[in-house]
Amino acid sequence: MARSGRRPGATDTRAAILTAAQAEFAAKGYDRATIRGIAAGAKVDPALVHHYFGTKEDLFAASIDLPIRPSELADTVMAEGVESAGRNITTIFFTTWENPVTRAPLLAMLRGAFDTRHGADVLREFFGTAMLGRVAGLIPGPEAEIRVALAVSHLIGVAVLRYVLGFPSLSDVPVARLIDEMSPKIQSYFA
Amino acid sequence: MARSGRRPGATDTRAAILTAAQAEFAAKGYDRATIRGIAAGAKVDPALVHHYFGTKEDLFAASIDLPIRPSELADTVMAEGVESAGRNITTIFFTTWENPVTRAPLLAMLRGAFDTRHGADVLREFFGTAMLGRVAGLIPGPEAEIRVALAVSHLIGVAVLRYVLGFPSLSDVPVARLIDEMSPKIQSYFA
DNA sequence: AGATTAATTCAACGCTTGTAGAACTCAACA
DNA sequence: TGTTGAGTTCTACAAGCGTTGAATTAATCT
Repeated sequence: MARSGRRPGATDTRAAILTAAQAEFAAKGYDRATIRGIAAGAKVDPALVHHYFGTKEDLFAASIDLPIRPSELADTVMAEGVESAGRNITTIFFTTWENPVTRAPLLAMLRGAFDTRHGADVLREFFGTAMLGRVAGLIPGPEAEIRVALAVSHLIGVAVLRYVLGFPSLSDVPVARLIDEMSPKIQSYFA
Repeated sequence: MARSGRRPGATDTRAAILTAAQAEFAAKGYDRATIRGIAAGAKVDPALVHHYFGTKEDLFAASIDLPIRPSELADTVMAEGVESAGRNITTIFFTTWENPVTRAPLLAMLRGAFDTRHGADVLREFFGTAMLGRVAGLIPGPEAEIRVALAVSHLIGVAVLRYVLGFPSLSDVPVARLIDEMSPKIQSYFA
């Protein structure tokens, strides 16, 4: 079974490995995800993973290449003025998390933030630069940065409970309900 | 150095091990914390850890024995009526997290929730039973449980960012400020 | 057709980990 | 004082990990 040497036919194994890696990192976090497990998920020898992506940390970095452009994000959030920013950011947040394709790298990043320095840095950079830096400059009032950071903390808290830990009272609720409930509170941080 | 056999003098090594374990689990999470590292922290042989606490997961379970009685907590939060519940719960939350002694097991639990099934269960049980079950019954309005869960998610989000990840915009702010800012939003979930 | 390069697997090394059991040393009590 | 038992360390095993270099097969280029 599975002869050695190059496989016949076309090949996009690299993408298969990356997908398997995202799934594994998202499901188990950085530490518990193993290169051997990822290789098995891609139906490939472990050495091939290393051949394409180098070290495990390199592979992780490639796995959390986020499906979001921070600069666009800030613009979209503020597009309809400050008074709609709360609902906008909440809606975009949940839309991205509910889509399985975009959820995988986000989950990998969020879980990885607890395991590896790099994961924490990416999360800091992403939310720090994207949200705080850009959005905070556009909302009124003093010490906008703290208030935006608190809004972000609410969003992340819900992501942790709903998507990582499967907290029942939050996992069972339809997203629309969460958006309706949370938007006003997020908005109140922006006022 | 460190001859074999029993040490002279009185002995409360068990407590030393537990403290070292809490510190290590709090700092690194379940996976990255090693029994050897914990033993070193307690200036003790790794086998002794196993002798006192059994398997690593048993030790972890002992390490997250929380310094809070859920039943008392709910009562304290609601003691002055619903209209003070938001500020009360926020204050208690931060007070507990700011005290290094009570912070260690909380951190261990929070980090462990991502690594081990048991950690997630404890967190679910703790916040689920303590907060949702008890508090939700005491606040007015429909679907109180969802709203309490959202309030909890905000608190946990801030704990993750401030105490686990060291998110600068939240770590550098004095607690009083956070309490002032967050209490109204938490309260608005209870109204 | 031959040579070169890319894709893939094989086999193995070195390390760290959790855990187990035997051995040693002191304290407590008869 | 002698014996038992608890405290403590030593040594070791078995498993899993990330990683490496060489070998094998297929595609591609001349």
